[in-house]
Amino acid sequence: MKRPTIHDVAAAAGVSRGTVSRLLNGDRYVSPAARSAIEQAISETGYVVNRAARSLVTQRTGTIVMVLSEPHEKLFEDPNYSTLIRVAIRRLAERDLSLVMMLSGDEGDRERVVRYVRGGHADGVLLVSTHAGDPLVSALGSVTPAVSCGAVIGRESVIPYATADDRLGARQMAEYLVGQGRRRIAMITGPMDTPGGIQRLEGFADVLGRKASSKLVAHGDWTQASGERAMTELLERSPDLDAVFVASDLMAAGALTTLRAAGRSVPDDVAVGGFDDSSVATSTLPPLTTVRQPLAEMANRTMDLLLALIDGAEQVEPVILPTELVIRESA
Amino acid sequence: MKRPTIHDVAAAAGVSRGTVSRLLNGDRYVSPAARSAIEQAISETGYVVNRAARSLVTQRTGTIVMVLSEPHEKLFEDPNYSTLIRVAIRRLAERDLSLVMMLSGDEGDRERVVRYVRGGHADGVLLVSTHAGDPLVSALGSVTPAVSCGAVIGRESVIPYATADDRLGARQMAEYLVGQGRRRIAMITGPMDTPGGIQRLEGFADVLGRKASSKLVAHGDWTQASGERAMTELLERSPDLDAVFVASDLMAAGALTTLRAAGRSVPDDVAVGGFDDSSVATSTLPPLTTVRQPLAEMANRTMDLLLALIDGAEQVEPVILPTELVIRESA
DNA sequence: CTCCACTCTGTGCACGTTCACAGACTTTTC
DNA sequence: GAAAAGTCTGTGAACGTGCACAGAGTGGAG
Repeated sequence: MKRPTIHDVAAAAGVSRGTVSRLLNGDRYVSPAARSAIEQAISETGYVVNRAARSLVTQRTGTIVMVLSEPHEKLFEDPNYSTLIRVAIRRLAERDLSLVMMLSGDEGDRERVVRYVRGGHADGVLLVSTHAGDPLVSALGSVTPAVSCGAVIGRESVIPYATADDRLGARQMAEYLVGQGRRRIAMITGPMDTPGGIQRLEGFADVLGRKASSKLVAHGDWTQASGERAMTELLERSPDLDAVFVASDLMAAGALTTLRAAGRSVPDDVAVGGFDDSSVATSTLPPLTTVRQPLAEMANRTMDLLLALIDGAEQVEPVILPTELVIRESA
Repeated sequence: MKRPTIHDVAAAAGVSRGTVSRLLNGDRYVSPAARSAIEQAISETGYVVNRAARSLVTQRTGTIVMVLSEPHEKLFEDPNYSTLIRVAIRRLAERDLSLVMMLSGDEGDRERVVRYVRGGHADGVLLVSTHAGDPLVSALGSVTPAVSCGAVIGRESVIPYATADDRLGARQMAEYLVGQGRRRIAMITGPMDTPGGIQRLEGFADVLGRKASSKLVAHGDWTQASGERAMTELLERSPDLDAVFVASDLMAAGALTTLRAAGRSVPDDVAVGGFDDSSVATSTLPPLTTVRQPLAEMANRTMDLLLALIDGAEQVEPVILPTELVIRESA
């Protein structure tokens, strides 16, 4: 059975295609009589507009593509994605836009994304966890509006973004640890080609100054396993440390495992601070003192930016949102 | 600058639209000379086929929609989704299909999904965590191929699926606990309108028989908080329990918190078994003995089913994959 | 009454593709 | 050597919509 077209609706309502189209697209100038006749015809026929046909003439697709640049294995280990995806779907649905997801982990993926976007199949691009120097950014060109949740390092001026104030958050944690009387405070950072990696270290250094020596800094890659490794490294280099600020809760969970294995009690021997206030923060023992990012708001503000660009704004400002210290038992 | 069309490519290659189209769609009968001329023209012009125009004539959209039926707040708290999403994107990309995500948490969402699918905007539907009696299933109609990752209760015969053998997994765990000499074994189940909720309890009862009295069974909703609550309930009703099988790792983490607060040591006083072998299983203290589901294979087999249906298979068989006991320290 | 502004409606065209068909040329078969 | 089969190509007609335009009707101002 064929799907009804705008033609069928027009016929059933006793008007012409043009009038139905006007009603559908919210134009002025549709008489009340025509309006109700058409509405009835639509519900009788079960008509749904054909997006392909519409796209063909409007040159818009009604599609936003979310590009996940994280290497595949790590994808979604970060619980922050969940919120973003949920919010994005919801905000787009309100505007009758749909969200398509693409991966950009290797060269082939990247090429597919570029073809897709440059081929005009998306009205907008939503970048997630794009690393510094990712060739994708320039390959996308500037025809299609693009924003990022979290800054894209080196492209802050070309890709608008909404982010938490990572540097502030790190300062809050560092100050808290100092205030608790800790003397030898170490840090486990994220990858140094991500904003969270860089800026959380900067905030840490803001407070600790020269005490943030490289002996007290180790690097992880956001995964739990890397947290374990980095903690092992730190204990070797600086056995006398009495606190560690870990740039993500997941890595902090790893660090806790290492500390426990090394016989250090938390928080008595070593205070541990996390970052994210994700769900793991409450399931570790002891629960993590951490820095909360306003994830839902970050996601919403990112969508605000994207929708504004789609609506034709020529310039939008990045958004930086404050973080909040959450004190539990690990520090 | 206008995007190049198939016309431009044809002109540049000195052939007609038809020939270019044939090459693009892999038809036979394109001469080597034409082929190479066209290929060069395509790369010179940067031509990308216009999907809207193609859809219009082929009546296919190149789009699969993944419908997440979980109530919004719980979405993605379950780490299993990650794998499915990743695999789905990858498998679809191979076929040049794109994945759009939709939520189906409330009535409005559901209506949007139905309009989308019945409006012919998707070539296939991928159901996730659809609960028993969800009106969405029948509302979707049977025109568009649909499959589910995990069975849809009551619709097993109409919606093909791939799943882990929940019942087997529960039996494995129950047998293990019994084998360890545990006498009073309790269980925390998932929601009883999900296959994991029902079948993991059935497997438990298979082994425990009449000992699986209702006094020893409490229900959760997969969240960590519900695990805490259910454990509290069990301790009140049966203070002498010496083991508990929890139907998900996340809920098990909650149960551990409650047990610790109640002063019970794990595994000495109470053995705890989880389910999923998700990432929390290794970050709890002690690490969880749990049941591993072959997530990646479940996802892949689900996609196999969907792609087979899209390719015109009239009937496909459900797939049930074995689980595996993973022994750590909690039991 | 005339003119004008405003409201409302129908019509033709274009969007970029695939597909069926017809026709030209080449190779095989008897 | 003719007929048949196989290979390759171009052309016109859809697919279903939005938009520009023209035109019809209505009501108010002068």
